[in-house]
Amino acid sequence: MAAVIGSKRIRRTSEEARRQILDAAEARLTNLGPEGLRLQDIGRDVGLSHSAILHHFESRDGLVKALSIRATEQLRADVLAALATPAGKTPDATQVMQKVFEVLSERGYARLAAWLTLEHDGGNQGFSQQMIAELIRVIHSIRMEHHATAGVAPPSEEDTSNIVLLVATVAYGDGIMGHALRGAARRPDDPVARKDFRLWFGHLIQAHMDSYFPPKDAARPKA
Amino acid sequence: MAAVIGSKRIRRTSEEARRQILDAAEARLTNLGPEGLRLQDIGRDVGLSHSAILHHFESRDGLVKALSIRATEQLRADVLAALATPAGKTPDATQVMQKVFEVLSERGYARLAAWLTLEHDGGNQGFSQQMIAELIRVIHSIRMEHHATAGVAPPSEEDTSNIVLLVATVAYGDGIMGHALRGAARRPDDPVARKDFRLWFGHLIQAHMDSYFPPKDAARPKA
DNA sequence: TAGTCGGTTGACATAATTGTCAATTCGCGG
DNA sequence: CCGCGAATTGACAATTATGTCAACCGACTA
Repeated sequence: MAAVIGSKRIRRTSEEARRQILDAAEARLTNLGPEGLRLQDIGRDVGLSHSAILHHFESRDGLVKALSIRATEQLRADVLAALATPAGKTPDATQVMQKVFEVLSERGYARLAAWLTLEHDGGNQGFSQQMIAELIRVIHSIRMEHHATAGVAPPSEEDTSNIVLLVATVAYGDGIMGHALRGAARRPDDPVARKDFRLWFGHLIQAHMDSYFPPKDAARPKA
Repeated sequence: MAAVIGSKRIRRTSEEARRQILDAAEARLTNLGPEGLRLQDIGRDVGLSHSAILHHFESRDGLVKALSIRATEQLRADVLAALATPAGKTPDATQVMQKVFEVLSERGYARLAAWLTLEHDGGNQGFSQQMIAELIRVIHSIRMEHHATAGVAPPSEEDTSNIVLLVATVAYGDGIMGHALRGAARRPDDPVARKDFRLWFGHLIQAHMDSYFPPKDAARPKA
């Protein structure tokens, strides 16, 4: 929402221009939805005419595609960072999930992804095809290792898959409808409340992973 | 997608016309997103000119509002039906949640609600303000009763609130992004698979409710 | 059968948005 | 200092959406 008024023509490098435009577009998209993605408005935000945007991205669709690609890569990078082991130590599955959740839900990625996949038609692709699969693999290997060291039973791949799917689903659902839902439940919607919910959910997942004893009863949050 | 071509003017009652228009609009909205909500297209679907739609709904926004209201009421009716006790017997909390999930996620309500709340601006209202609150109350009372009869500890209201919120979030997330996510996870997306996931999730919630022992680590199983 | 109420229509007005293009001007290298 | 490439722009074209309006006509009633 920053507009330069007084000065003359500001000349940027192609990269800079593209970056600024994408930033503004992303902000508008996450705040206002696809209706807010108008070339003139974006241009005003960064102090450019809509023609300049067309110059840099060919077409409006080109802009959307570029936005989609960049968001995917950023998300991927953030998730990979979350997966990075602190120091050769095997990460905690729950913490990884927490981080993924946070990245997805908190920074508008959820809304962004939702808009993009749905504007671009439901027959989407890209965005995170292999990321989810990768995530499942990593988490599963962590669980298997935990199974070996601790006394937990070996989880099925399907179970791990379900967990990852659930976390992603909740992250998206929360990112998209969280605000409205909390309002409907008459609960606060500040960052603290959101974090509390995230933690509560994390414990739920944690408990499920810890209590994975196929033979005996499966519910005992011993800690 | 049905269009009448040959015949003359078809004259409907006001109600009929409204109903048909809303049906077509709903279909377009859930299938194509807000971009697909154009008066001409909707008109073509039901064999009316776009002027007729404006006649019945004042404006495009009036149509959207009416659509929102009708969807809310239908959703509410379905959820209330799910809450109805089979025969004076106290319903099972998990089953209720399952049903709510199914209603929300399966029939396009999720997408519909998402589009509506987001097109209408995030400062939404309506849609289910009191429904969620009501749901929380009902589920909580069920849990309290269960606590009295069985040996489960009394759950905190916050815990119940979180559960309901989680179920709603998953239902919305699944309805909106479920297809894409399952694709990304390389899992099938047929009704059976969706039901399996729903059941798995139901067990997770069930386990949480059953394993609710406050003396040790009640609402907060430690951090 | 005539008359009226209101659902229905087509032509038109209006506004907004993407896209095109020639011209402008900034910044850099020769 | 000049010239050139490239970013930037403003005017214009083309498309498309919502909304207005007068007229049309189908069904029901007196």
